[in-house]
Amino acid sequence: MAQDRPPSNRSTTQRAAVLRAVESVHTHPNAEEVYRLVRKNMPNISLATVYRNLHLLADEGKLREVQFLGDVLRYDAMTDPHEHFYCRACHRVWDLDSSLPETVLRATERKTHGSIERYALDYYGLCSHCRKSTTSRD
Amino acid sequence: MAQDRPPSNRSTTQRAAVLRAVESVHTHPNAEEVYRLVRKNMPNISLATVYRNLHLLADEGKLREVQFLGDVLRYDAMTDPHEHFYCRACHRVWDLDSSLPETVLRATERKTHGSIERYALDYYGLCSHCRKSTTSRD
DNA sequence: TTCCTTGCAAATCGTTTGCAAGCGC
DNA sequence: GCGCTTGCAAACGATTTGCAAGGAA
Repeated sequence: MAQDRPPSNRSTTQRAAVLRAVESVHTHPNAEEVYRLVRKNMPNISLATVYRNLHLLADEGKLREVQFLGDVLRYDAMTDPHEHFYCRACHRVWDLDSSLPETVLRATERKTHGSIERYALDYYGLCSHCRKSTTSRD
Repeated sequence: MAQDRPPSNRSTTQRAAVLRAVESVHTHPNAEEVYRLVRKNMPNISLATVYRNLHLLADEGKLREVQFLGDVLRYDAMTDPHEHFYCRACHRVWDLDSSLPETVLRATERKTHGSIERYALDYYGLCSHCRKSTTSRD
């Protein structure tokens, strides 16, 4: 049976620019925001190219896809395990250190009889800034 | 200044049917699946009504919205805090007991200076069934 | 009677895809 | 030169919206 090799990803200026754009901010940008960032230096790049490269870079493990309730996919250049706080008012995201003990992961793996490849631990609430300036019902 | 009261939600047969549909399954259905379920007994309900009532019931706290990476919003009738295992191959979801100690929640709250209203702890991997029948690269 | 709710259809949003031309290796 | 990659525009799937008629309180 034929060994179908995966396509070897070439390095293009667009791909590098997309990666650099995500790495340059700590806002966990979505595709549209990455598009805006990249266009500053590369005005002809298309949105489709941004989408394609974001997926590809995530597959390669150079970026991490994250998503919060009711929001679109966002991208994170911090690929080491960590957690997030998402403000439901301003939609900003804060990175938090990993707090989930390895023992909890293993226990869950035993309970599910599945293999855990990654996890997402997302906290939702109001950030300190929005807590002051927003009514609690948003 | 005028106190604008929120609309008082009326009870309609459609709304009750949507809630019952989600409660009747443990598959964490999305809007389309709820629509299919409800139409069995109520063939004229519209998809828009299903969407509107799912949101409304979630606002009321009678349903919980959940979402996994690359998937659409789903609904869960289990509103008590618990966690999920999501199989990336068959997209089935398993409920897991809450494993996050209260102490971790409080510590995070202190770190973020925000108020944590809820959290989502989602594990991703292959379930025991898909682990056997699927190649690891999916 | 009030005004929330529905069904329908159209609109919108985020994302993906087909295709011909371009470019990395 | 081969074949991955791009820009463009069209297509797509999921969800939301405007509106007039219907129904709960």
